Amino acid sequence: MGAVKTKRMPRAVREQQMLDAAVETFGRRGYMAASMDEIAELAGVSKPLVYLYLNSKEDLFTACIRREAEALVGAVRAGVDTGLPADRQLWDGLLAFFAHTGRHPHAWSVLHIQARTHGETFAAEAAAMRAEIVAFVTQLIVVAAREAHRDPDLPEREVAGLAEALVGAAESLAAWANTAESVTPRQAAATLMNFAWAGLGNLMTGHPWSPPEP
Amino acid sequence: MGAVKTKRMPRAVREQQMLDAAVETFGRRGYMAASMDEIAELAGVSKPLVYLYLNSKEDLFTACIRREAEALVGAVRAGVDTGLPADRQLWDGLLAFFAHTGRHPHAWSVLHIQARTHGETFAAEAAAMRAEIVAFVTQLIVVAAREAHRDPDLPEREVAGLAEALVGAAESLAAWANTAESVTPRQAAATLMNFAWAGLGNLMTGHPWSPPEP
Amino acid sequence: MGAVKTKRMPRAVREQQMLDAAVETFGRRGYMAASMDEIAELAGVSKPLVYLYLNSKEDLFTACIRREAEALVGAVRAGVDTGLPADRQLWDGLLAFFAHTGRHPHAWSVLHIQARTHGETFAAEAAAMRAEIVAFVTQLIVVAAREAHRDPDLPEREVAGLAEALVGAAESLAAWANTAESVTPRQAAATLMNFAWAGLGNLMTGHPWSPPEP
Amino acid sequence: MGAVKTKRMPRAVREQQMLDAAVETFGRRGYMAASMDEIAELAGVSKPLVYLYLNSKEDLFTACIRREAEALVGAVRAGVDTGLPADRQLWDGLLAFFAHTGRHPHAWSVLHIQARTHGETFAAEAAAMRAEIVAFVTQLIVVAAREAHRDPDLPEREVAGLAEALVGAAESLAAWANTAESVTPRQAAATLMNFAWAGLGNLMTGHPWSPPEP
DNA sequence: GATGAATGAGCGTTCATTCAT
DNA sequence: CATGAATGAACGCTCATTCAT
Repeated sequence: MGAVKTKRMPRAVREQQMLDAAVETFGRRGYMAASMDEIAELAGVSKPLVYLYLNSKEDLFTACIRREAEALVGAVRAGVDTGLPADRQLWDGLLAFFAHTGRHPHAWSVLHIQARTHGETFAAEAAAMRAEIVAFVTQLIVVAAREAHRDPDLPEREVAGLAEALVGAAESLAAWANTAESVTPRQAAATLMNFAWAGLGNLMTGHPWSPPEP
Repeated sequence: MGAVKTKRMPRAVREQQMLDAAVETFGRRGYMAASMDEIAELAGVSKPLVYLYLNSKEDLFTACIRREAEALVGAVRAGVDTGLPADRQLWDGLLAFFAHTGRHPHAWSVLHIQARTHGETFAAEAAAMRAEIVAFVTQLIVVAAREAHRDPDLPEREVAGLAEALVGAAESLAAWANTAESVTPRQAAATLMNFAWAGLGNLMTGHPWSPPEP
Repeated sequence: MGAVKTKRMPRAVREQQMLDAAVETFGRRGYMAASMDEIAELAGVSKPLVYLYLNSKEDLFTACIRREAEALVGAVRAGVDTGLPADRQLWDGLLAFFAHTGRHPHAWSVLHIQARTHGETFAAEAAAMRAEIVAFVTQLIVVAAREAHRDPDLPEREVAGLAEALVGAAESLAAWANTAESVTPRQAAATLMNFAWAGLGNLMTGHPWSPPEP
Repeated sequence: MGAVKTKRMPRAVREQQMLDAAVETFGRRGYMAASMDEIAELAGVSKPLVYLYLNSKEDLFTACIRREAEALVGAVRAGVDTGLPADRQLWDGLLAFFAHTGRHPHAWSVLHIQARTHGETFAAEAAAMRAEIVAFVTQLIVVAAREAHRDPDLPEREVAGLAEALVGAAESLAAWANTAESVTPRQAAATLMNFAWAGLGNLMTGHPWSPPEP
């Protein structure tokens, strides 16, 4: 198992191998249960080399978070054409999101679960990425409301809660799609669009659901 | 902090004190970082007693998950009157859910985060509870569709995905509400109902959002 | 080798065994080269027990320094009768000093060498003990000068340097006596008294040696 | 700090740079805590080169001890004119000794502390140098006794102990002078001459201090 | 001649777990 | 019933040392 034991590779290559192994191990076992020994072995190198290049378990984990956060945001960005209408942008973004998280389940576990449960430093690193995505969704909601000629704009806190719920639902569906094997990114994205967009549509035409009196 | 150090309590009581301490510690530190020493001290008993009653760290953690899962499901069930319309049931259930998770953040952390990241055994335990909630929501969606005279029924997989997304959004909002301090359970529930129910409403009247051709 | 492996001893006893083993190991190998493994084995216990009782290598070393410093100062104090003349007090003190350092060479190594070369914290601990001894000698010199009717008192810095030299010579002779096996404490003390006291005597009668012009 | 990184220097020069760096590092950190990495970096060369030229950490340390021992003995020898009277020779030797150790504190630490606390091999290396100095002092004492017409000669063991004490006092004062910043080599040497020579003077004129009966 | 790449071995420390009382 | 005493196993990390180029 693990990478083929090739000797004398340039530093940059070895570093990527180590990050690959670390992401897999952190994702599979969790931050604390992952041992540097296992990561080194999976990377096909000795432990001291991991320390020489990545400094410490914390630094290694941070490097994983950063690399995978950039990869995920990059994948979503690459999937979206900002010239298209808001609903199409959301659809494309979701598709890219589910495709990427489906292809890199360990990376998604690192970002979604591990990073958020082992110290503020890591959480902040992952939160920065999530904030980018929430901001993207928030802006889509505002634009969509205008496209639907809703006037005046939705209150800010309302929009924040909606974006939070939408992203939360997406994150949850990503886990679901990773588990239930026959769910494709398309299906996951379609489910979420139906769930969310139509609801937002009703909101925008002024027919929100009203809670009963307490 | 910690139980008052009283001697000679009946076993059942002592066990609950230990579980209280364990839930708080597991929730605060995470499964791996929580030490049996800390739990025993917080419970006000000696470490061997913890082992005598709860066997091992794994068993102790399992007991925590079971107890808190039952408590959460019980709280939601107690908040819902199955004689009322589906939307009212969902509203009441969400209210109870957000209230309970808000009052017991460590327990929620154990169920939502810790249980799902430290081995299949624990994850299955928590998944059983989640399945109950998803089943409840699934059935509400089916009932609501019928109440709205939608015909024919939504495809099963569609409903499953929708329930999954709704529960996922709720879980995400629970964390959000626990963090952003000024969010009350009512506000969280209202946001989610607006987001979800109105969307479902559109779906049910036959106006789903259509994905573009690939 | 090492202590007989006796099980279940009271904590206080085990702690002393550990300190015994630690002093011997630190003295023999030096602070850095001494391994906690070796200390634990020599003490006849497992390594975790050493940590449970003594906390860390640094704390263990500090405990060694403190115990042995007190033992040495106590031995010198017990050997001296402050009612006797100054030269007799010095003689008795030296005798006690050489006897104690001769009987506990590892302890002497810890105090004289190891403590002073591995960080300010340890050095300060040992310096406090040395300061007690230097103060004792300083006061003896002053008293002796008065007993010899020297008038006026020797300048303070002069006395400080003399006490420093005397103590330094004693420390050096302790090592010498530990190495050259046939040297008894009496012989070492006599050599030093001849060397020092007679020199001080000359000083006090006003015949110091004069350095040549530069 | 460290040598300027110049390429293609003759081996002898490179070696001296390495030894300079090693002496400083060993003196500053101690033998065990000094790392070959730090030494190589301070010397401005790569680690394998250090091994190529100096073989191992032990050999490197031995080379340091040898070089600095020779330098110290050389400095003392150069300061003394063997044609002068014994007291003048001692004075000049002490002056040279304190001046050299003051100018090279790391070297002095290597010889006086590090070499004596990390294995018999190193200790023997430093002991050889110390023996030279003790021999020099021993002979001075014998000569001085004759110059003072003392008859018969002092017993050999007596002289050995006196020389040992004198050298020990000097070593101790060297450390003291390195620490207390305002002490010049002249002051240190004067203190020691007053302390020792006058005492020896009394001894030689037949007025030694007598220990009390046991 | 000189170095970037790599490692075996070991250290300080911690933790879940178990006896003996 | 309850606990003070004790440990096997593992973990994060570092270091002296050596290849392959």
